[in-house]
Amino acid sequence: MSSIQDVATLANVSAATASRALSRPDMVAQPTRERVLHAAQQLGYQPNMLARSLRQRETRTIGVIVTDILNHFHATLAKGVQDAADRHGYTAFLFNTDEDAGKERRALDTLRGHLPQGLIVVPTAHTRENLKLVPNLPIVELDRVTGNPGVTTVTVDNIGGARAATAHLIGLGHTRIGMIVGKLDISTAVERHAGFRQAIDEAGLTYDPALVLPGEHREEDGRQAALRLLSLPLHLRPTALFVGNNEMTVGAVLAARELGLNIPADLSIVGFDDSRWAQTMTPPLTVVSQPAYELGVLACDHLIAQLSHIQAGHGQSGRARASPARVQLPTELILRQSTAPPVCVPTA
Amino acid sequence: MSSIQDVATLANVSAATASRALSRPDMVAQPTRERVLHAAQQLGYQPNMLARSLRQRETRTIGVIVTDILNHFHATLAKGVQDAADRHGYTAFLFNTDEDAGKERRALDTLRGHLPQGLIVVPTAHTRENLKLVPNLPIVELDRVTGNPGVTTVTVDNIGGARAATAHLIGLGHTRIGMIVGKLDISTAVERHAGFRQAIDEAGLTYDPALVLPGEHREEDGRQAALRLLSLPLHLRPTALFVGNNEMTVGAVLAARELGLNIPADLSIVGFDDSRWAQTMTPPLTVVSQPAYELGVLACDHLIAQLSHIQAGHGQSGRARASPARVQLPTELILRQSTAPPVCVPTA
DNA sequence: TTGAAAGCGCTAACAC
DNA sequence: GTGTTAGCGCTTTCAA
Repeated sequence: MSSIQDVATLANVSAATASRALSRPDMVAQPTRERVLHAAQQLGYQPNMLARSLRQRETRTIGVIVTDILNHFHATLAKGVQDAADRHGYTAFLFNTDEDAGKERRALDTLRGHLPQGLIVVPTAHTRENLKLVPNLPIVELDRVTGNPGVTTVTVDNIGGARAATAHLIGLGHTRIGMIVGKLDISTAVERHAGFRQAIDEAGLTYDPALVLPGEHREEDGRQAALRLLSLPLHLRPTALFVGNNEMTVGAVLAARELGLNIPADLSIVGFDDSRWAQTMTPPLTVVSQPAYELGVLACDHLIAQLSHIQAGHGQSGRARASPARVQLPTELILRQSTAPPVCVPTA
Repeated sequence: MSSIQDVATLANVSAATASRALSRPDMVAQPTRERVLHAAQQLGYQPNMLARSLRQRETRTIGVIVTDILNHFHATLAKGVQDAADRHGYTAFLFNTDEDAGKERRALDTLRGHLPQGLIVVPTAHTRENLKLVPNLPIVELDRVTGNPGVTTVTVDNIGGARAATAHLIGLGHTRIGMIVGKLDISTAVERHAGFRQAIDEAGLTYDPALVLPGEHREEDGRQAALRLLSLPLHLRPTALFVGNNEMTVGAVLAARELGLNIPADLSIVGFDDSRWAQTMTPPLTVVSQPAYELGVLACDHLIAQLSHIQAGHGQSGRARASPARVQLPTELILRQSTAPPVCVPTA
């Protein structure tokens, strides 16, 4: 690995001039510049980012923390962030926490050592506590929020999405609708539940807490919850299910199949978050889809805008800015074949 | 951010001693050590990796380059690598190339600036050329190989997997079997095709090149290829399809559905690489499954073993070692419901 | 066992 | 326009 000193020597200039020729071309005479550029090319020179960052106290690096890289939604978020970072000349370092507090803490510690200039995080229940590890770091919360006041958030209209999904089921004539909701210490789960409830109330139906079961976001949780709901006596059993995330929806569909229930004849299902799987299963699933890639891009754009703002001298610690952005993107209800009117209208 | 000097001052020692107390505890007197540790804790000290790496000329960092992080297989590889790196105290920096030569080049350049100690790469057709950007960097090729001699490779038994899949179809009585193969400048495609051919030959069937169509690994390529194969006149049309990767398999299934073909009655399908989708579609898909996570873990373990070996003084540039490892993991043919005997045995 | 000093590669201040 | 010098935070000689 050749250093800038090697380049300088080869070009017959000082290291300082070589550095300027490469980073501030206009501060150097044309012929000198050319000599340096040529020397650099010849040596295949690549600046040592460690040294540069150390000196400039600026790494042009951001951290990205998602909770499950194997979940297509999160992978898409991460890709959106990375692509956007790339466009801005930043490098994004990706970490994965599996919703685990310890892993999250370790990711933050590792990250901290590499001096990222900002952080994009899909928070968990522990995040608010863990973020104390990186004080004064500009942060964007992605997809979920901790309630941390001074922080920029980029999310989706979970309430609206859940409400639309539920209203759709009600419109079809369903009156006993079950919901499989995520952990209620996570904002998306809370909001989706709120939207569900809102639609129920608006339609003048009575909200039945017995039809709302929690799950830990995993396929098996969805399956168990669905199994329980669908095993209720016929006159109590929901005729439709709204499921709060993609993995649990898989489980719910599997449960319905196990019980020999026909979708949508015996049971309507709406999932949250679209997927390859939802599109190609039989019957294709009605879902609330989210603009995952755009979410990632926006989070990154906002973070980097914030960074340049800080750098420009305005704003102090970044986290204590005047009014942090609250970006919210719409969801879209995609009607497919997993929903239909209930077969036997229950006698009230 | 407090520096080691802050810690040293607080503990009434020199920076050198503070450094030793933290990194080489046994070189420091017990009471001193305790003072330093306490000071560090109190300040929430986290070493600056940039400075440390610069000084030690060792970053404890590796690069990981995959071609499509949105593909579940690749996400799983990446996760395996990251988890393993973590266990070894290394940090893995993940990049995504979308099979694009330019992106790959830029990823390598970025990476290079951060001085990774090794690289794990899922190569593309351009990789062999691009790797010249990082001379003397220990490399492990994952899933696919470039043919680069001195390099460790961690792959799957593609030939065996393809052969088993094809033999299974032949065993069911199929004689006209189509294959949708990936780009033939990629080793996995070549090998899977070889395995396919081998099974055909071993069964004494005649290999018909007209039934083998290439694709660029994307869903739409699989669909187009399947559409063409399945539109052949009845007596030429394949009664079974072996598809060389997961995305293209989706396309092939979609094509069969478009044509109103019943799987497996009218058409048997076997895919390469298992997935959520393959398990839950109707009918569940017979596939050759690959141990993706283990593949990632092994690649990382081997790379890091190699690094310690170099560090221990043996071996020079890493890439020019005596005999690089060639790790190959088995695949597994998972029989589900997408394969059955052909309905009408063709009259030869 | 500890401290002083040097230096990893780079760039920003300051001279000239 | 260009060179000299200093220093980012750390670890590692070398001396004491």
